[in-house]
Amino acid sequence: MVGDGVPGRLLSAATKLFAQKGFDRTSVQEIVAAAGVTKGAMYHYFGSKDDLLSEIYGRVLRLQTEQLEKVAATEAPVPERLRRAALDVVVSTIENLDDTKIFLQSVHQLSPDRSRAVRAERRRYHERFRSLIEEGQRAGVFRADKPADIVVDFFFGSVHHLGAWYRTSGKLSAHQVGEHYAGLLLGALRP
Amino acid sequence: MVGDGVPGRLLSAATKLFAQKGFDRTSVQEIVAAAGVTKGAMYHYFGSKDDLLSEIYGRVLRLQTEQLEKVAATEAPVPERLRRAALDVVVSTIENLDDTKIFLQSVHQLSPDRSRAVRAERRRYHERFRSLIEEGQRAGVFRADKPADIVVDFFFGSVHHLGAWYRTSGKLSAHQVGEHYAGLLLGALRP
Amino acid sequence: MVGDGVPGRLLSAATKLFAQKGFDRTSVQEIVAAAGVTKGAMYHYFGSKDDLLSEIYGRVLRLQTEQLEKVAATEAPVPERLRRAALDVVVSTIENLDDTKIFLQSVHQLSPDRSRAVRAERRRYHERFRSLIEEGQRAGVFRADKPADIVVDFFFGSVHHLGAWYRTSGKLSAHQVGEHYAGLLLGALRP
Amino acid sequence: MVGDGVPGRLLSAATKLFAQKGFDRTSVQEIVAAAGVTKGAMYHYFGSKDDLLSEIYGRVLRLQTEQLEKVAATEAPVPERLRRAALDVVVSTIENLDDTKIFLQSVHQLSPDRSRAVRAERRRYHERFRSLIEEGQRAGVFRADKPADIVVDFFFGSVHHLGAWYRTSGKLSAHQVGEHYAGLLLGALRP
DNA sequence: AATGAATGAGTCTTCATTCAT
DNA sequence: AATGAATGAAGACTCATTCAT
Repeated sequence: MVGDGVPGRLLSAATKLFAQKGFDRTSVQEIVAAAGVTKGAMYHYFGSKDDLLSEIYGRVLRLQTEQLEKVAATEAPVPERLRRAALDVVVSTIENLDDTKIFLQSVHQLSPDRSRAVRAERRRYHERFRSLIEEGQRAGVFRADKPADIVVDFFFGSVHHLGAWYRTSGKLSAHQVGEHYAGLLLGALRP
Repeated sequence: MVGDGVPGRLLSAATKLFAQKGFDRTSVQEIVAAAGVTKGAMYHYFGSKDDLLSEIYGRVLRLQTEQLEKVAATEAPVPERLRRAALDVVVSTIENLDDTKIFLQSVHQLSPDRSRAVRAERRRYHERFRSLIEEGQRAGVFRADKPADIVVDFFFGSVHHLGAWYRTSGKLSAHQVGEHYAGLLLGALRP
Repeated sequence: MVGDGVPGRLLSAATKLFAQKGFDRTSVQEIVAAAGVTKGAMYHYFGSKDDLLSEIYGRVLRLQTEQLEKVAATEAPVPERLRRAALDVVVSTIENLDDTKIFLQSVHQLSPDRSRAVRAERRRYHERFRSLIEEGQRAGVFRADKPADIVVDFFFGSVHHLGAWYRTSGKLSAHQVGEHYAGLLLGALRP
Repeated sequence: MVGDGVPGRLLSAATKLFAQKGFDRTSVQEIVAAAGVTKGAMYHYFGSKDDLLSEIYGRVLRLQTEQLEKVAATEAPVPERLRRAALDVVVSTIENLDDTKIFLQSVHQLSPDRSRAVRAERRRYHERFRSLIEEGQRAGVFRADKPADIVVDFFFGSVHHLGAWYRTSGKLSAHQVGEHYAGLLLGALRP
């Protein structure tokens, strides 16, 4: 998924370790050992430990943004598009659970610059999602007594929390959880 | 809120700092400086930095568990009791936003023993909440096509996420957010 | 053996702990806990941790010096007096194995003043022993081609080493070991 | 003697300091200062302060074991081989007096694992020495009324004690002391 | 006689990063 | 492209001792 060159192996190793033990608890030494390279090699490709984290963020954000754009641009009726978007974000979150965990635990640990950049991208994503809800509210198919951004935060809280409880070994597939979550969101928005 | 003896001052300082910068990024030196005591004094009262964290957790957990018990034991109809419980947990989470933030960022950084204890308490809390939902499903006032524990995780995700976006300086009061969140939850559960 | 007042209990606890883990590895906290008193109480009776160590030394030294004087003053022939002295010192060393261990491991850790005093006492003891050997050499009953002080160091090395291997649970009694050691010493001195 | 690279300098400095002041009383800071390197450099080569100690032990043990094997494998009559072994161990102990001092004071301060390993090696050494004595007892050239292992402990006590009194500046050379000690041991074993 | 809170200097160790090769 | 030795600042924690009560 990340490629098997040295940078790819480093990214994979870092992702797994950051998700398991957190950014601060993971030493550069551990990362390079897991990737089977030396410290020098890592600093050849990445400027710093922070760099590794930024790179991981970037990848997930780009991925999710692309998916959302694709769904939102569809011709389907709003509720259907929202349902699809909600389902997709749950499924892709579960498929990249490590990245999501890192995301939540470690944004604060990025340098101010990088943190800002990541947040901006995140905000754009949320805004795209919110515009979908507002469209439905204006069309009268969604209840309008709840501010759209509250609904967005409500829903993305649930999504971010997936990493805290979802286990691949559990009895629900990613898709099933996605259907439930989308169903709850749509249910909550019924007029 | 925590008392003004040395232990109380340490707990307050630690809470604020852990919430701001995360557990790992906060040094014992910073904590004692903020509390105006010496390192030795801290280690006189708390066995370790972990101890401080556990103590903070314990307080919040006890507080929220008590509140939930009180509401759940009421005579009101289930939807009303669930609405109250949801409202309460949002309000109390916002009122103790620092503790909540710490909770989410740092449970993983406790020693295995302590982490287990905290999780167990947390689970009991969720189970109490879930039993309220199941009661409503059996009574036919809540839709039964969504597993109750999925609903619990869905809702608590939203609650935990509050720390990520809610600002005291924003335009919504804790109570208003609580009403919205409770409304969305109840809406999602309508048959 | 040391009395059961607070000072006695402290001395006993300290002796056991120092022998087990060494002076530096034993904290004042552990000593007072083992003695069932508080730190303040300890500092009421002893000026410092070093003080405790000096006190322990003093006791053993006095004990062994007294025994030696008693044996040496006897009317028996020299070889018999030396045999008795050697036997006695082995038996009493084994009976106070903890003190002996402490002695060897920790003399260097006393303050210069105290270390000097302890060494001086030790030297007097060795000199008394040496004079017994010299007496036998002059009388022609001990070989004279080995300097007496070399013999003393040779023998006391063996004695000090007892703490490193002797176990109460082993198959030899203190007295049996004493007989063997005295026998080896006398054997080595045969003309 | 240890080489003059960074690890060698560290080992030399540590040996001298441990012998002078004891393991616990010597700080890592002092060692690196004496070796003229930084703390980080030390931890690059040695995993811990204990590691340094283990390394020092290892060297002496290997040295002495080799010497003993060489002498024991000789064709000479047993008493002569024992005399040579005794002489050698005294001379080599005096030549590495620092290491020996450390040995005695600090084995107890190693981690259980390492302590076990060092003791095991030590035991093998003693057993080789003991087999020499037993050989002589079976051949009837040594008295058989003293258990061989008691004799070994008796003699090695004397040897270990050398560090407590031998001074290079004294009037006896290492070789002279060795002759005396070997003479006393052989004398003690005469039938 | 005894307490126990508080001190503050000191301990070992970790770690991201640099740099000559 | 890659190594690995070396740095130096910072980390959590320990402990003998003091002192007001």
